Amino acid sequence: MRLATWNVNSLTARLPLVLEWLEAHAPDVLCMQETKLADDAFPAAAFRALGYVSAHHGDGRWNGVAIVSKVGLQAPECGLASEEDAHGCRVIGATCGGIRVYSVYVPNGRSLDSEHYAYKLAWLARLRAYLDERCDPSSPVAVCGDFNIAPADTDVWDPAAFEGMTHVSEPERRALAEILGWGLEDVFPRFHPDGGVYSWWDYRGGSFHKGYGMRIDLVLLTQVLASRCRSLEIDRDARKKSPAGHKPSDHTVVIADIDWEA
DNA sequence: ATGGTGGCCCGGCCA
Repeated sequence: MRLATWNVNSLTARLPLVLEWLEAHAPDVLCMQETKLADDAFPAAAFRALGYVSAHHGDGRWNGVAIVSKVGLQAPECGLASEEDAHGCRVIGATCGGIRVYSVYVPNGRSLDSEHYAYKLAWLARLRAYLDERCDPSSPVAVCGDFNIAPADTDVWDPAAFEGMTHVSEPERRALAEILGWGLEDVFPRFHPDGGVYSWWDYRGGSFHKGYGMRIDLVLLTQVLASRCRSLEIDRDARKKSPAGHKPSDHTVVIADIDWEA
């Protein structure tokens, strides 16, 4: 099972690059965030042409999450079973090849004194409560997406530059730890214990070329999957303009290879 | 230097 996650920053703008990447890397499942599409505008046919079935949850110009799969897609579920989350279009779940997969787009938070930051923390608490109520940590579950949290200082190019900022604050890291405490593992450190590998770089100021990035796109697995995970790679090349000239998202793709027969 | 870049969709918001 090859499982990938990518914040595409508009699927309309990114579709050629996403399709090109899918053909080259052939994941079984790709989770996407920030499609910025309404459901009826989701390009399901373009994915179907490559052998992928899809599920999308979006209502227009903000947010929007999707899962595409070539190992089946059952019991799609939008939101965290509450009106507020359904409106935000930040979660979609589906069973693909026997794994319950969630594609999540955690709120950004903007700044520590913002009401959006309080919303981010509350949203993360609801995600934990959802897992408690609706999922079994002894079963195969993968929660993938843009968490807008760098789990450790080694996940940030310069921790000093982020003092007092979102993405690295203790309350956010505690909220993520609560989610992991349910029974999920961020499998990245198994393969890259020293960190220094990032999934997002600001578009501004040449951040990508300077190495000014953060690892905020995560693959979280329950133990039955984490123990079978054979690699976790971040495809830095997908953050570059493609040979065909397609422009990149500000995030790149995270890929997990798991010994799991769909 | 209160900028910078990119996407939404066309003036300002959001990341």
